[in-house]
Amino acid sequence: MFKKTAILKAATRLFSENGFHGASIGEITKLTGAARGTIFHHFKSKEEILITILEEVKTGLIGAFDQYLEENEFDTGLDMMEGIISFYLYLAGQMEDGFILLHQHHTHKLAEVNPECREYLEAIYNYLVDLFEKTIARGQEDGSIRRDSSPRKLALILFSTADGLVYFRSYNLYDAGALYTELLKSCRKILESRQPRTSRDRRGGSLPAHGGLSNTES
Amino acid sequence: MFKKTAILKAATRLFSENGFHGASIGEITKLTGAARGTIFHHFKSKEEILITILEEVKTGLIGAFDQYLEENEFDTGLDMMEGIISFYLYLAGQMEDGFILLHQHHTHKLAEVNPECREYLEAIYNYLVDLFEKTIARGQEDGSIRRDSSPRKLALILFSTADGLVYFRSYNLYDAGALYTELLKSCRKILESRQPRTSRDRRGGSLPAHGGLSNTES
DNA sequence: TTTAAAACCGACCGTACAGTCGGTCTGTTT
DNA sequence: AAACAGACCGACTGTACGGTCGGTTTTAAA
Repeated sequence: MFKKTAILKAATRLFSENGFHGASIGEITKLTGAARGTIFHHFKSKEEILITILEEVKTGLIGAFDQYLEENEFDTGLDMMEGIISFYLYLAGQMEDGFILLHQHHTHKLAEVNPECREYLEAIYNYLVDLFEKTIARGQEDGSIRRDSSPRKLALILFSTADGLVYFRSYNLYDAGALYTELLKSCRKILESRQPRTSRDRRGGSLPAHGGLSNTES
Repeated sequence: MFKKTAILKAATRLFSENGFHGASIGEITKLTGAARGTIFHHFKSKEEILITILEEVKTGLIGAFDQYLEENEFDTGLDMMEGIISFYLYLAGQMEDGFILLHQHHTHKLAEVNPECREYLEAIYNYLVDLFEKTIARGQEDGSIRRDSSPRKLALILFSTADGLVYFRSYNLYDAGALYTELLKSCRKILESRQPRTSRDRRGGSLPAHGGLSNTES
């Protein structure tokens, strides 16, 4: 049973690094010391390894968010939205391999034919978009977020915006880390209803406890 | 020579649909009617097919942008930025397979070891980000874009934002087409320096000539 | 009409791959 | 101590893959 976790760990790295087809069972044996037989003892196929990883990513991501939301309170919907996006970017750094896997073309292709895969992907995306949407709705009620767009659309725009930066990071395009504060600023601009208060005014310059992306700007 | 273009066309679709490793030479022969020998007569390896496609995408994308910029004039940097983003989303729809390829993990991995691949990717990204940056700088000069962020950072944020939506579209996540106008609105919010004029005020509600994403909302 | 280059063909080759299977070893239950 | 279960092993199998090569057909220049 010890080897099983090692296999999952190695497969996560290899799949995210070389893609599903680009990674081989042979590499997993080398990385884990487990024999081929062991791998197919624990998982009935290469595909099942991927599915298991996706399930782990799902529970990990949703679990992390649930905990974050339990431990934090927010004055306004806008503040909460900023916290959530910030935490999303932080998580993307913490679970980098998982996020790359989530974003890989093959994963989305597989979801079209594999119900389990689709279930996990949908669970993740729906959880996030719903959370974004609810938070925006709250912000629209308390007046911190503009009301001239539907919460759903704003949620999708913000989600795709945040995800865009995650892609940048995954592919080491430019210095995505240095864009962290700029992205939060932009999200505020997108949402803000009235005369913007600067972030310095609002919260005395303190950053969120988790620190956002790992390599933030000075 | 007729078969060569057929091979490129088929490979573009197969690579973008199944990934580089997921697509096989055998499938290309089936789709094109060309024999294996023919394929390797025109391209020395499977990888060279991909490289050639990337070169085509590069020249196609840059050529399309050059033409668009020649044929259009803009009152302000902000207007121009909106036009460019709009055209970028339009192109992403027109050259969907090419964009998917551009975004695929394997392509970025290959760029790390293959100089030609790196060259084409860099040419594309640098062209776009530079264009974004110059346009924003112009907008900051003419006062249409806020000056409290560097053009470079704003360019990267906008680029990753637009790309985020392109990913959404590629993976058929939600209805990305319906987000087209919302995205342009958001980009304006990110950039705008002063009291926003609504897009209806600005240009009488006329959409750009190319029509943006194919399935825009009503 | 000869000649040559280039487009095209498909049988063939070596290999790397996912998955199998008969078996050993270890810990637990009875 | 017998019986069982499950973790673990690695040689083996079939095959699908990228790439080769000797050859034929097409094109077009000389």
